[in-house]
Amino acid sequence: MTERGGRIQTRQRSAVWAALEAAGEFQSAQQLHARLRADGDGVGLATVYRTLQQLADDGDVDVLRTADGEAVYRRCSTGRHHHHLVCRSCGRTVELDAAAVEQWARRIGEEQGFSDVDHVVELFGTCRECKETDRHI
Amino acid sequence: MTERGGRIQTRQRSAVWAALEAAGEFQSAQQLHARLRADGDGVGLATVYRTLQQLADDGDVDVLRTADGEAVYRRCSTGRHHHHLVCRSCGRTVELDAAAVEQWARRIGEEQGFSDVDHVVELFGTCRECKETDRHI
DNA sequence: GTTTGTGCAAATATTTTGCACTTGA
DNA sequence: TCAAGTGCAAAATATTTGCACAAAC
Repeated sequence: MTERGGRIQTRQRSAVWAALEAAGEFQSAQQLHARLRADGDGVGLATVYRTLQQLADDGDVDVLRTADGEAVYRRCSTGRHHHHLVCRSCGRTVELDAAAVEQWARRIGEEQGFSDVDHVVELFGTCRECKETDRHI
Repeated sequence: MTERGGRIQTRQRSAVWAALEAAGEFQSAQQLHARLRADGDGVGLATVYRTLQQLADDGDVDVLRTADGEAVYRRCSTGRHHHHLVCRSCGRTVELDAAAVEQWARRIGEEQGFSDVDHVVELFGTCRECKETDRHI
């Protein structure tokens, strides 16, 4: 467990932290809130936002913005990460081995004189099933 | 794909395009709207948004998200779709030509049976200057 | 017991959209 | 002419905040 300042330990924070761990990948506050509610761990949306904000301030999570402006959070990973291909419609997720991209990112960063280069790569599309049924969310 | 034939030339679009050129750097829709109003070129906020969206669709401008979720636009220097390498400390941005990544993303999507595949690729690091001065923001 | 966190709802902020009215080709 | 564009305001989203209540230490 990481040291997280003088913060109080509450059921809600543990739940958010656990949900982030369970997800493993970038999740929006809304997604986490829904996930928690589905699991029976009721946590207010505002509390989810506040908790994520603190975690981000403390550097315990990565924060990103999706193309449509939603903030997504991920527990900082110690080891190497992988990427995902996510269906816009049903949320189905495929894990990707992206060795080629890892190499590309590192090389580009070095070429530009940047250090501690991290990268974010996410693919979004419509999976075959959703395309056929023309389903929308 | 790039469908510019269906677009009408209007005073408003010229004004937005000119404002982008005048700014030279990343500007939010709100900033551009204010700038246009200040210059006496009244353009509705919705029109600014719609115009920027089209320009982005056509690949004529870069779109980025600031840390607080605002979309900012800049006239592309190359006119091609590309990605960014952003310094965590000073925000300096380097445009990347990522043909390799584009291909990889498209191929992976097709392999998995996904259509309309879009992708998000952003690199973050610490640029040489910030590393040397150990600057923080 | 005091300090900090939580939930709810209302408030912000940004961006999108419906619709009647213009306008450019 | 007339499809395409525009402005306005209302709606949709995502996130923040004020405040009374509850919980952790």
